[in-house]
Amino acid sequence: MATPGKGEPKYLQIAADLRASITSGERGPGSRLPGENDLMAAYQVARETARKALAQLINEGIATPRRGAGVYVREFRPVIRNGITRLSGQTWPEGKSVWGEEAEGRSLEVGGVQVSEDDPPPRAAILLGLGDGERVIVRDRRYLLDGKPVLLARSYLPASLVAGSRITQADTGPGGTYARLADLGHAPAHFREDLRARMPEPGEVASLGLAPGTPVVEVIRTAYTSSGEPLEVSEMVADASAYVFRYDFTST
Amino acid sequence: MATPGKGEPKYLQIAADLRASITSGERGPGSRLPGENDLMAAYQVARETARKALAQLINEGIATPRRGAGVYVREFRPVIRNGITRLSGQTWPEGKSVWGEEAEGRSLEVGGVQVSEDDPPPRAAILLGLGDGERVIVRDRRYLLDGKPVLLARSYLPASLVAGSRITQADTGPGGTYARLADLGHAPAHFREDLRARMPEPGEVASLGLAPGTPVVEVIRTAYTSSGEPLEVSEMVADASAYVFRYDFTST
DNA sequence: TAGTGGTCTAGACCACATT
DNA sequence: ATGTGGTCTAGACCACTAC
Repeated sequence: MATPGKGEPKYLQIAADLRASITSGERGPGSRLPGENDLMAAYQVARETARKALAQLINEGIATPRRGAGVYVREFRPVIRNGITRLSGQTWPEGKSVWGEEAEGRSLEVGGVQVSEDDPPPRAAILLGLGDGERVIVRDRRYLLDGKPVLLARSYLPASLVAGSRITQADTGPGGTYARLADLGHAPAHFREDLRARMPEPGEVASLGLAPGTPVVEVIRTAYTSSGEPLEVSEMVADASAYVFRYDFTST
Repeated sequence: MATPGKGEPKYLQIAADLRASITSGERGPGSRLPGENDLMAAYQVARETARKALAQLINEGIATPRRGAGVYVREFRPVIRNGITRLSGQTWPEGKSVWGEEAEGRSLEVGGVQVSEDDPPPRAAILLGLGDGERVIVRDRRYLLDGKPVLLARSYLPASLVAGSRITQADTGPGGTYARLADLGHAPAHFREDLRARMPEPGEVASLGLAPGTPVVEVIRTAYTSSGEPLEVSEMVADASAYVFRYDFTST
């Protein structure tokens, strides 16, 4: 059960042993890994060295610690967020699933909608082409997967465009914000989504309840009219262990 | 310069102080953080505690250690990978940049192309709809940004479809693999990309030269003919600190 | 050479969940 | 009540780089 080892640090060798037992399927999702005391005895190392081995797997995101209980193998059962059919209503050939069971029998719902008017942050002001003193309507919301928050979203819309409309209320009615924009004569026609992955800030760890070793995906979506006028900037931060982002497109 | 602190662990308080000095702009990208000895003296803590504070920032991906030199603030200057215009040749309104300077004056080139024939791995076999014993052409390549690898790509194509064509050679000629597929009467028409972010495996850390605290983005692209026949599965692993993924689409 | 981060040890106390 | 992981200390030796 032990790896001979050469110049490799002990804690990485121990981590490699444990990782191999996971990827080989010997230890399945949800199973418990040997604890600090077990590793100290099995490998004849100090407590801190055993801890570093477990910390390595935790930081890789393949294991997660439970206080007073042990360290456990994580699983990955993502929700698929579809970038285009969700927005256009277009259907697409059903793909085979390579991501496991997906959201079968799980609930994904929106909560905590809050609306306010404010000065735009610099990034939103740039994308919306707003000048000094122009204000925005800010719409906050969270997506909950089985009650646990998995995505935080904040949208900015020029106040001059949507003031007095239902977009300034929590419930935007059937079709949501984009339908209301269309009602106002500003139908969204083009969308751009920029995706970036990074490790979370401590505030995001708290608000998303992220396990150690879990990155976030930052999505910045901009909606434009057919003439290229920016209508809305939406900034999302998603728990990367909960989402797969899907984009379908057709070559012209 | 010290935070009073309550129930918060010391090392997180120290990390928070340093993080604040970074996000406030007081310490810019490339600047050096206080070393272990500095922190021990400034906060009256043991060496391991000072180390954990720095390790925290390193694992968050906002700082990176240089042996024998110190710990330095990282910067983020990504390449933008455009999901649709790259494939369709379609142009799009130029967006304002919110990602910093982007790839100005930097080179992004392909290297290390390798082609072989093999049995498909399970995931590719499922997506390509291949039965037992059917083989695939495997095309490996790497993308180098200023000489440093930032993306690893591996494509699978049914051997029965492309055997004998230029797709089995390293240089596929003008227009690349998709142009050759069209030549063969199998023009790609639909594409699907699934993106997922996760922490890298140790092998990926080595082959991409990833700094600690850097996630990877895993992209699985499937190309289909207009009749829905799968042509190619491409699996990519990208350095998340080097890429922004961009998707443009038009509502119908 | 001096200073840096990287690894490791041997102890300790704590808060927590019940493997 | 026992064992778990979480934090912290005070030392040590090493490999690496040049602040």
